[in-house]
Amino acid sequence: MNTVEAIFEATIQVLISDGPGDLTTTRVAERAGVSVGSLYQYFPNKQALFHAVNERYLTMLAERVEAACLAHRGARYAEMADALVSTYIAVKIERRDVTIALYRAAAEVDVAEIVEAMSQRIEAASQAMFTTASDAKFANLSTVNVMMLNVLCGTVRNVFERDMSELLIDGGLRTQLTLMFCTYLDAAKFPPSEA
Amino acid sequence: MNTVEAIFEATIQVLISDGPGDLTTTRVAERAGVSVGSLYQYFPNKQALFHAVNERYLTMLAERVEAACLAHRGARYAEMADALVSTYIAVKIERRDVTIALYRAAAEVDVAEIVEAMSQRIEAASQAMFTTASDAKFANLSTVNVMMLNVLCGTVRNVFERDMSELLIDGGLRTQLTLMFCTYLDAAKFPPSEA
DNA sequence: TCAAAACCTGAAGAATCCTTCTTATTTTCA
DNA sequence: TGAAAATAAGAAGGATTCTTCAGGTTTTGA
Repeated sequence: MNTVEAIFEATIQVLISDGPGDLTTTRVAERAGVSVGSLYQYFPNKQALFHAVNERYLTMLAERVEAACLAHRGARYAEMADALVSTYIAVKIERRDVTIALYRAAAEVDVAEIVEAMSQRIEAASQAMFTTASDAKFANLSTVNVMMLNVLCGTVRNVFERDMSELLIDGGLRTQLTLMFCTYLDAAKFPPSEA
Repeated sequence: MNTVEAIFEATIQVLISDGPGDLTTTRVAERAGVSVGSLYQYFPNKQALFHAVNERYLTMLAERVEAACLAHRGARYAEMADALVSTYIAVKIERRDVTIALYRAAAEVDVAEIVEAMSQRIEAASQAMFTTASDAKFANLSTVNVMMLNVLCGTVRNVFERDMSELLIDGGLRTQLTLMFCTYLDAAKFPPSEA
C-alpha cells in the first residue's frame, strides 16, 4: 500500500477509534506505520490532511448520488424519490464506522465548505432528475427539492449519530423517508390531484 | 451577575467567537472576568463545564417542546404538526448564535448522552400529543412519530449549519416541514382517507 | 555503476493547555 | 467583633501537540 494511502486510512482509523479530539499527527503516523516526518512530506499540516480525508469521502458520496439521479431521469417520481433515498442511505451504511467518524469530525469550520459544495452538487443533480419525471410536473420544484435534500441529509445524520440501528437494518428509515417524500411530492404536483 | 452565571455566559461566547477547538479554561475565565482558579471552584474540570452548558440548553429546549405538546392535546393533527415544528424552530432561532455554536460543539461524546435523553423526552411528549388528535387515529404512530422527530431535529440542524438564512427568515422551513408532516400523517391515518 | 532525487526517520524546539496549590480577600454568623 | 468558611487570584508544574530539521536510506535513470 502507498504511503499516502496508508496515511489516509490511518487517519480514518484514528478518527473511528479515538475521535477527532485525539487525532494527532503522532498517532496517525504510528498507525500508518510511518514516521511523523513522512506525514509532513505529503501534507503541509494536520489541517490539510484532515481536509483531504473529508473531501475524498464527500466527493465519493456526491458522485454516487449524481450517478443515481442520472440513471433515473424520465422515471416516475416515486421511483426517483426511492432512488435518491436508497442511494444516499446505501452509501452511508456501506462503511458505517467511517460515516459516523466523519460526522463527528464535521464540526471543523474547514469541513463546512466541502459540505456546502457537495450539497449543491447533489441538489443540482436531484432537481435535474425530478424535472424529467414522467408522471408529474411540480409547481415550485426548487423549494421542494431543497427541502427534500435538507431533510434527507439531516435525518440520516441524526439517525447515524443517535445510532438508531433498528431504523437502518430493517430498512425502516428508507421506507418511511421515501413514503414521506412521495406524499410531499404528490401535494406539490401540478396540476394538483383531486383529493 | 453571579460568578457561575458569568462563566456560563462566557463559555457560550467563547464557543460562538472561537469555536469548540479554542474553548480553553483561560479564555473562558478571562471573558467571564474571573480567574482560572475561580472556574475550578465551581467545575471540577473543563469537561464538566462544557457538559453543564449543553445540558442547560437542551433541557430548556425539551421543556419548551413538551409544553407545546401539552398545550395542543385534543387539537387537529395538522395543528399539532404545526405546533411541533413552529415551537422547535422558534426556540432554535431565538438565539441563533448560541444554537449554531452548540451544534458545532455537539461532536463531543459527552454531549451525545444528553442529546439522546432529551430526544426521548421530546419523542414521548410528541407521541402523547398525537394520540389525542381529534380528527384521526394513526396506524403505527410510534414509527411515524420517531420518524418525524428525527426529520425535524436533523433538518433544522442541517439548515442552521449550512446557514440557509432564507429558509429561516421567510418561514419557508416551517411551512414546508409542516406541509410535509401533514401529508405524511395523512397517509398514515387510520382508516385511510379515500384518494 | 553511481550520483541525484526522492523518501524516510525520530529527536527536539516552541507553543499551548489543563489543573493544582499557595496566598489573599471577602462573607458569614455566632 | 472576630474567627471560620467561602471565594478569588494567578503563577507554575506536568503533560501534550504540531512542526521542523539534520541526517540516513532507497529508488531512479542516465
